[in-house]
Amino acid sequence: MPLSNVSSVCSGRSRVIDAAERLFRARGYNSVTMRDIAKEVGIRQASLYYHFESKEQLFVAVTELEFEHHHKGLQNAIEQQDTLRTQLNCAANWFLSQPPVHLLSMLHTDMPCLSEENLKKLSASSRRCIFIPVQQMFEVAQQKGEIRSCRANVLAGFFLSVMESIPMVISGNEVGAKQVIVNEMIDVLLDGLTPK
Amino acid sequence: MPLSNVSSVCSGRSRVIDAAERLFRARGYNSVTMRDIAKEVGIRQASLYYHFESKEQLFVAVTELEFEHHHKGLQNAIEQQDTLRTQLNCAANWFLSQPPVHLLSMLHTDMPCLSEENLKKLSASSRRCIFIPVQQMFEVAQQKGEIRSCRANVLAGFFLSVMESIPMVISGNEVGAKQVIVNEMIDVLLDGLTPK
DNA sequence: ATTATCTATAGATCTATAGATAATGC
DNA sequence: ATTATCTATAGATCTATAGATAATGC
Repeated sequence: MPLSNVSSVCSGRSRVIDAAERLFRARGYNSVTMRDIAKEVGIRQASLYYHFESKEQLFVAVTELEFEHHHKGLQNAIEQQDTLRTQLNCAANWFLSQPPVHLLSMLHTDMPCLSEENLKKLSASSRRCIFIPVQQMFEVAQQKGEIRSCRANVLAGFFLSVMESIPMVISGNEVGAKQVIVNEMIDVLLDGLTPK
Repeated sequence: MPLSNVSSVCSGRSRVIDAAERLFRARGYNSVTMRDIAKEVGIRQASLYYHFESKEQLFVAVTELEFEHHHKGLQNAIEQQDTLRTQLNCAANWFLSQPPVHLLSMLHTDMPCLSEENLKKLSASSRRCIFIPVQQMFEVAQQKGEIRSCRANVLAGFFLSVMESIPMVISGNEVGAKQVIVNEMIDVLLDGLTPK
């Protein structure tokens, strides 16, 4: 390592992490090879094993960082907001400002390829970083009487799965469309579809 | 072929289709090998190529049948219902009565592995068989003034993505839980969360 | 001496093809 | 003759290891 500090943006290791994150997120664990990642970084495939002991370890490291990133982003997005509506809006904008996580795909297709231990680790991580914070928004709103009683974990799954599907529904439309859809979603969630 | 008619339940071809459907649905295109499928059927891997010219063609055939199956099941589930609420309930129960399609995973992870032509074919098929029928439920309800104005395609994405996430949220719970969650979802969709 | 790369390759798959073989139906 | 399987294998990957090499920092 030539220069300065660990995990700097241009250190070898973090360039590997960046490339791997981009590729794994875009195509999933099984569709990405170590060769693909090496090519993206601009080194030889075998050189990746200097930084990570296996493809699986690389995936786990990359994915935990991704979850942690969303954890911070989410907390930061909602901490100033004091109504559920504005919290949902900020949380939704946070998700839409980032490349999609494809959490459902990860849980369904990628995770089962990992060892039992790593599966547990990533499941716990996705829960702690992404699911729980969203669930808590709903729990708090319920305690404040802002919304009626309804299972908070169902609502969290609700919200997150809709966020995952938005990039698919609009499929390459204008940028503004996302914002409109988010507002429609929140209106439906809070006020329903029945005409007043 | 020893006995009777084409595509009988126990003809070789349809046993291949059954096994392939089960495996592809459970683990996705890339994580399933032709060897896995052959093993499940109880024949040798090379014998699969007597029935299908390639893994990709097998996947496409299997997936189109799956979509078509859901198309029929969906139409059948909602045709007798004359309010949106009961239609949504029946559609939801149809989906939950079947093994999950994992449509989001398919669109994100599996489809991009296919040729341009097959990608188009399956995209169109999923749209026609699954997305459009759900969208139409909302459109009709809107025309009847049953619900207020809101983009029907957004609502369809909404409904479908929530259906996909339900098996993940409850993760191995009691059977009755699904029905409770479906009811909560429909209540939220129609009446919102804001207390009256 | 440590860090970060490289070349070369072992060993394990995976898809797909070629050609043989057994059973059935006419 | 047709149908549905089999064995054997080519050819292409893919992950991971071994060992060489160049550059940097003390």
